[in-house]
Amino acid sequence: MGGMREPLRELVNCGLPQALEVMGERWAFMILRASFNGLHHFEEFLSELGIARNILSNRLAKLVEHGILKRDSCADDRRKVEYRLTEKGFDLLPSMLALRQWGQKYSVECVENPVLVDERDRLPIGPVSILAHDGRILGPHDLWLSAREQVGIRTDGSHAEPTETVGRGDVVDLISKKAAAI
Amino acid sequence: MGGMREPLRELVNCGLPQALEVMGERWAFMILRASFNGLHHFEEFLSELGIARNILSNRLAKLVEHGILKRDSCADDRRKVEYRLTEKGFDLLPSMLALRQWGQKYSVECVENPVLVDERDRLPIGPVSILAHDGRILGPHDLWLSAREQVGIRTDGSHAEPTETVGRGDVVDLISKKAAAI
DNA sequence: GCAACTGGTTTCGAATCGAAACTTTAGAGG
DNA sequence: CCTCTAAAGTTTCGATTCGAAACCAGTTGC
Repeated sequence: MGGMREPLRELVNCGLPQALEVMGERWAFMILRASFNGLHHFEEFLSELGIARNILSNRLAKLVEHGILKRDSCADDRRKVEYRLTEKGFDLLPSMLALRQWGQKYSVECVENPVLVDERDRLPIGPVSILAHDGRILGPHDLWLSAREQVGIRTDGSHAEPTETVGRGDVVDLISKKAAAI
Repeated sequence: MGGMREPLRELVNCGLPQALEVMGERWAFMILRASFNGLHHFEEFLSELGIARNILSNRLAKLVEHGILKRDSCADDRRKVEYRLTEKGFDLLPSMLALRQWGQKYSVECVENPVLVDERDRLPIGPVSILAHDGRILGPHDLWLSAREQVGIRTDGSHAEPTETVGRGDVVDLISKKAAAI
């Protein structure tokens, strides 16, 4: 498909910057992880992560503001405040795990214990993956950018692009070529 | 199984902080995304993202240092430098997409055009997912933390824990209970 | 009433970010 | 060879953010 590559500056207009606005800040993912691990209180986060008091306060407020955590005073002891994940917060689990797995894969010491397993058979989970609509696992070379109105249509008349998709380095160019359709 | 929750400060000793050391910095993911989209040169990144010159220089150096990008002088024009994703860099695609999809899901305006599709049938890809070893898609409630040496063993004699796993809020506690096994 | 606990705010020095100017190396043209 | 320009950085300096420590304010338990 014609490779003009033109503007493509609308790149900035996708979900990534939105996500990074909150989760791109220092400590955001660590706090999220602590939440996933069952921490709910200010002082717990404080002692668990080595974060500064004011920064933690700031980050928790921002996470609440963005609807990732919700803040409730404990009924029984109104000194205490509970921070809990919302649905939106839970939806960050794949992002968090993908990042974690990547970090694990490429760090020498990192034995991972305890191991995150499937609750059903207690076997370790697999890698977080990009899936096709039908569940096939997709790699970088299986991806294509398609104009919104041409979704589902294979527009290759002249020669088959897919065979162009050889070697990982090409993937990016294939993607970017199609991106000119913005 | 007992839920002592004790130290668990070894949380910090997993892949996440490792990953965040590089990718937690401002702009890191945006640069990565630009790379995935086929940008290779300093001035391209510079004009595409709205990043400052010195910061871009700094970030690229750090990404190279961490083996996410590799830096090569162009043979034909030795003024030019090429930044290209390494294998390690490509392995960040699931993280990046997961983040992007999350941002998209929770932002009002974000129509996503062009759409990332499966190259085979040109249908939009599904959500980046946590998979079991056999490919089943796992949600937060399907996860369990198991001591390394007990992987594959269901240690529930008395009563079935899985039924405890009701409602999302409980997941985190289940996880953290098991985390005491560190 | 008073000490202790929880969850903050304030303050202030250190590190980081970002815009703009400056530097360096390499090709292009004459 | 000499100049002009492009590419990729560096430097500089003001503005922002981070982080440690001190301070503050409601609760609760005694």
